[in-house]
Amino acid sequence: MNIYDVSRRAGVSIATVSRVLNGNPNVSEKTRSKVLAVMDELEYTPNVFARGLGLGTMKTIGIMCSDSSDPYLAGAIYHLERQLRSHGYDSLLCCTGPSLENKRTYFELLLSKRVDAVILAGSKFVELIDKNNQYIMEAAKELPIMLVNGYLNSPGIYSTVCNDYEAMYSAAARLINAGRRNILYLYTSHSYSGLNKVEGYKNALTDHNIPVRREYIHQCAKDLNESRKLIEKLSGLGLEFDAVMASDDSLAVGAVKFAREKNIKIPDQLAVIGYNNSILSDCTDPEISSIDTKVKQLCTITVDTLMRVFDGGNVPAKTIVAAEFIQKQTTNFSI
Amino acid sequence: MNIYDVSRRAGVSIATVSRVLNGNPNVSEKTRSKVLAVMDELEYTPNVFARGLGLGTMKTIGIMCSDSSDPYLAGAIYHLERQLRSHGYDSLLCCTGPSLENKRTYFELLLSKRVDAVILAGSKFVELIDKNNQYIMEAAKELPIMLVNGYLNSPGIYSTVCNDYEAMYSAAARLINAGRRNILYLYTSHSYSGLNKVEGYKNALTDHNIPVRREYIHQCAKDLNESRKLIEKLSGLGLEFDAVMASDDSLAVGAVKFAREKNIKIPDQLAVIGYNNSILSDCTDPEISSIDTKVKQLCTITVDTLMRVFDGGNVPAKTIVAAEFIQKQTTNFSI
DNA sequence: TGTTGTTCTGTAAGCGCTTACAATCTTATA
DNA sequence: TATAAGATTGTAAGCGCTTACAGAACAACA
Repeated sequence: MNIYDVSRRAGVSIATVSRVLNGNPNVSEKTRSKVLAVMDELEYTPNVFARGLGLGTMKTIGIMCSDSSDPYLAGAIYHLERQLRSHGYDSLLCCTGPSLENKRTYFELLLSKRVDAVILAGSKFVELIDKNNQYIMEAAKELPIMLVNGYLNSPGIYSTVCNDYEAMYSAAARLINAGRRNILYLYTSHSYSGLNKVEGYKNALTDHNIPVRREYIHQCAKDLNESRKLIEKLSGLGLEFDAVMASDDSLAVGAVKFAREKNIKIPDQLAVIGYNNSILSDCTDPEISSIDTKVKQLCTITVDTLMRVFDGGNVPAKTIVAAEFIQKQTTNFSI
Repeated sequence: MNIYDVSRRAGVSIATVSRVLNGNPNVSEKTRSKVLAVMDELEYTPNVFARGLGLGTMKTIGIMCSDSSDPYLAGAIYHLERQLRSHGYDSLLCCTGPSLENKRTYFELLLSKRVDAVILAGSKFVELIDKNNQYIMEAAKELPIMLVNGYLNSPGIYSTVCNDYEAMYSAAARLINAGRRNILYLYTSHSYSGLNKVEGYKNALTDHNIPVRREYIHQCAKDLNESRKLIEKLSGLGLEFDAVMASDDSLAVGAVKFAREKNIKIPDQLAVIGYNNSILSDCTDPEISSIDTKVKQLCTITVDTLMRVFDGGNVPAKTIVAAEFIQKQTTNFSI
């Protein structure tokens, strides 16, 4: 069942059938409807491979991420996929694994699939040392590269990011204004957004004349138990803190668990602020105040931007989305 | 940069280049290494579209689900993708949206992409009324259809499921043996696995001479607040219960929240059992006992089975994986 | 009716790969 | 040293589609 069968049955040439298939206006209404009728009758489906060969594209976008089961990334992938599909594009998913092993190998595998663009979801993707991103920049000469929640200043690379710096800054300021002075800061990675967040925290302290102390800033695996254990350990070492800020909700959950275990009152004795406003932050009791990073909006903008790049439009290399502080119980100060 | 460039530079015919590309043994070692060297030198990447045209496949599997951001499905998709890739297959993701709107349209879209197989992730996919699955069975004549956590008895359709019935039965029995008699049962959907679960619950009651009462079985949207509100409402109506079983962790979280709000002691006054053992069940305090449905194993088996189908092996239409009860604090009875 | 311009349709040459079959080269054997 | 068998390579015909270009059909106008 191919284009010849249709052309034969409809009594036209394959070129005409192809024109109908591609919505070419140079087909008389009569011919078009006859061809469509035959296609319908024969249940004809064009062969996408042949089409891809001829057109050089199969309207497919590669989506890369580390671990797609992470709540944040899972949301991103869902919205990206739906958004892309609404524009007629398919999504080829590629997960490298939590540690981004073989990141480059997978990236090139995706390119070899002749996708029309690659979306790198999650800020972990872009190395902080420029040299390691060379292959991404190289690829960007051939096809658009979209970063969701990451940034790389290079032609052909487009970023959609959250104002992480401002979000963390004002969240920290909020705690400081509530009288907190010893704010523990936990983060998961040294990614672009990770750095912005910690900078926001630090500057908020500095601007309020609070010294930034090394022992209040710690890296932690993205796991609630790791976080709980780390906080417990720090507390055991005598570190005193009246608030915890985390670069990811899962770490904040650990903080809440720690507090419950030690009978520490939230938020009076310990305030907690998470990040991403994922479902995790609603599971705990008290519910965790968190920063909504507007994943859906981020994804919509990413896809819209990509479509404009395809259309050859003039497109900003970086779009910033405003995060929103979601006030819940862990910062519901009575004062 | 195509196969002709390589053949010219290597001084061989394109057929030979193609043979090297496909690992055909009828190539002398000398020729093979020369061709490989040239490919490397020219950074040649075969055109997948042309290849697809010639071979009739692009080694791509379609993965369909409702909402890929649901923790359970997100995990499944992650494991499926990684597993498929380890076998050299790409994953084309297709999300229909939470309500499975246009399920059939999307399904046929995926088929038109000439994927080598379709994996339907999540038991919601298969309608309970057979007639509505006709199009799936029809498609199964052309390519393998794999169901993850769903079942449909029809040629060409392979299922990997959990022993949901037994898991729920023994979980309920556990509660009964701990003296609970009024067990509230909440479920999200009338899917295949959903039905098995509720049957397990009912039969456990019956086998222990406890009447199955309609007012103890309720459907609820997969959302912790919906669940909390529903339980609150039922309680307000005077329904008495000393345990809650849920077909999904998110509903169990709602139960825990309800209990905390009303100062009901867990597990002494109210026991709670969730399902899927997702991260949600670890976020609450107390942590929720849950049934681990072995997503990773389910996915591994699904992919392995698919590979064996491709190899023409004799493959069981249904593989059952044993779930595991994870004892946590919501059933940590002192007695 | 002949011309010209428009609109529609067909022809044929790709797109880059696979593979059946034919041709050539090796090697082993008599 | 022929020669048959086996190993290796090349030729050419697809795979099913797109599209530049040529050609046909048609309408409008002189």
